[in-house]
Amino acid sequence: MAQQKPGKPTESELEILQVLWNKENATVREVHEVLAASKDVGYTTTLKLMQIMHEKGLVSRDDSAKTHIYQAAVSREKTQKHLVGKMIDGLFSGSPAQLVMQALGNHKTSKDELEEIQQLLNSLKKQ
Amino acid sequence: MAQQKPGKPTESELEILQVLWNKENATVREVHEVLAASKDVGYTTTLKLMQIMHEKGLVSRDDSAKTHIYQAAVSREKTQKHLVGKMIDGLFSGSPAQLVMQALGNHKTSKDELEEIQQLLNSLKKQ
DNA sequence: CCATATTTACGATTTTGTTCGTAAGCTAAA
DNA sequence: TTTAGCTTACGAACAAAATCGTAAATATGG
Repeated sequence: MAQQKPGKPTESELEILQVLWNKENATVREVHEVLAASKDVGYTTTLKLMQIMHEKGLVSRDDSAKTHIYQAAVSREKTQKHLVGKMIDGLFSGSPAQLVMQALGNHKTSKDELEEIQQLLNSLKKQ
Repeated sequence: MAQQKPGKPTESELEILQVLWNKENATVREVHEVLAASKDVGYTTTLKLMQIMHEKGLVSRDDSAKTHIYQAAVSREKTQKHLVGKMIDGLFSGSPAQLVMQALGNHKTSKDELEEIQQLLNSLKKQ
């Protein structure tokens, strides 16, 4: 049986998940084409990675046709939550606020986005 | 010659950097003692890691005495910035705001910290 | 039908990170 | 001085991740 709780994806697995999250579902070739646009990698490497991810339960696939069709089996949100949590613990002494400050302080953010954050902040302060 | 730009630290290297950032400088034994408190690891493992980090330029050391004294050669802030940037690009489609929302939405934050974030938000909104 | 191309499976290799055993050198104390 | 303990250096083993070559199966189109 496959994994019940797929562990944290590796760096390369994350790249593949990105593509799948954006496309909803895709063949190995489609995924590979996206990856190959930004890095130098062979087709069978991508294939192998996706097979491993399937074993781990990170992706599911429809193999009723010859060309298998993959989709992410873990959600973007869950994965984000998991990795952000890890980063908070490992790099920000457990303080989410410090991460927020770092992210806000060092990266350009639009007025609209700032407003969105303000909304969330308001609702958190009310509690 | 050592690295000019030390690459991104591994998981284990990050643990060691944490200790060095907190202590300003420390011997292998001191670092090891902190690590050993929370995980099961041998002294020579810590030593080896710190030697590798020295080769990579992640730490510097004073080896004029028999017992070498190490300190971080990369700053906490730079490292945070680097890794947060990577996470924003890799997992949040380049949007720092999304990371902020994720961090704020899913992790407990104290009133004081919320207020601190509010201050930063205010100053950002003024620009 | 035959040749070509595409796909999957699988194993082997390489690379990177982690762990530790052992030896050699120094220091301090008995 | 000898011994015991702590230090560094170094290599080897191990583990995890990534890469790729090759072969077999399945289409595709001439």
